[in-house]
Amino acid sequence: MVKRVSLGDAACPVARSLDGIGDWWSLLIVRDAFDGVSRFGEFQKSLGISKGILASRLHGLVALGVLAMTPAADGSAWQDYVLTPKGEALFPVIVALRQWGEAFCYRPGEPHSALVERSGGKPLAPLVVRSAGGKALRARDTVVRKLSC
Amino acid sequence: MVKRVSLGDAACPVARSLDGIGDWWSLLIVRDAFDGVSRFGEFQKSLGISKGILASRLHGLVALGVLAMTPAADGSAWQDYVLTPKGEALFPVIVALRQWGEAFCYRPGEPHSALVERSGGKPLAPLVVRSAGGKALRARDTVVRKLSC
DNA sequence: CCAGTCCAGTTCTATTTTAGAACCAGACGG
DNA sequence: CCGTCTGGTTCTAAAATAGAACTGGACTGG
Repeated sequence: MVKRVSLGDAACPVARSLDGIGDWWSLLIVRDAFDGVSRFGEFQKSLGISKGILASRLHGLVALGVLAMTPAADGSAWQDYVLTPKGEALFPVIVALRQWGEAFCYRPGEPHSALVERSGGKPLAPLVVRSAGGKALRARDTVVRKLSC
Repeated sequence: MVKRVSLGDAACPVARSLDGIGDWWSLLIVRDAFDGVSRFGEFQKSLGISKGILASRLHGLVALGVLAMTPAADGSAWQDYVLTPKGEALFPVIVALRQWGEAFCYRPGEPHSALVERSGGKPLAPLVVRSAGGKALRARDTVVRKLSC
């Protein structure tokens, strides 16, 4: 491989995001964190991931500022991994992936988990990309402008 | 590795999405496709990816139904890779990653590309997760319900 | 306070995936 | 036809991964 290509200095925000969280496990760890998982052993059981990879991913996400290690929570002397504001901001990413998976990755009638409103249990509205004025936009209504600030 | 863990049969839509498009390159290929890239050589030049990986990723995305191969477009005898409706539906995922990257992966004032409205050039509104009734929701206002249909 | 067990890793090795270069075949252009 | 461009496939070395073994500190029961 010589060296896995680094996108960390790319001008495209999509590339830079994926450089940090675009690997096989990071977004699943973040999804579990949204679900309330916070302990090393819980992540490992939930994901079926090997401990070595989990440790390196957790430390990577902490270094990136997506997760933070906080002492205790239930009083024990161990660590909790909790979402930072930067990690919380990934919520739309997770929801977008979830809605796409629900719509396209299951056969009709095949059971799957669903994200619902906590009070009431009703499903969420589909994510919609909107203009600054609030108008719904399709992909072809948008264009990438290079190198703005 | 024995065998890379397969998430293709997971009950969680996030896991299933990532099983298909969660690798290092697939989402960047899709991003370029949204940007109008359609030829093998264009993808290769834009991404700096090796041809072997690009070929396997393109074929994987075609097998998944995200891209389709269509003959010609400019009349030549080669193939175009274009987004299918399933691929077009990834637009909110790309936008979510882009907005997160813009917000958290650049130093203040550091230049980056931006996705803007085609007519007018104004930036997009931030993606917001909403309830079925249209109310904006934070992560903690939602909960995962297991195994619904 | 001591042995046994659980939690949270680190280290090790075999296997898989990846990157990149070299190679190849079919269009295309003169 | 003959060189060149496009779109790949094949090859090898390097990197990432899974899984098991190992470690060491924290709780638990007696």
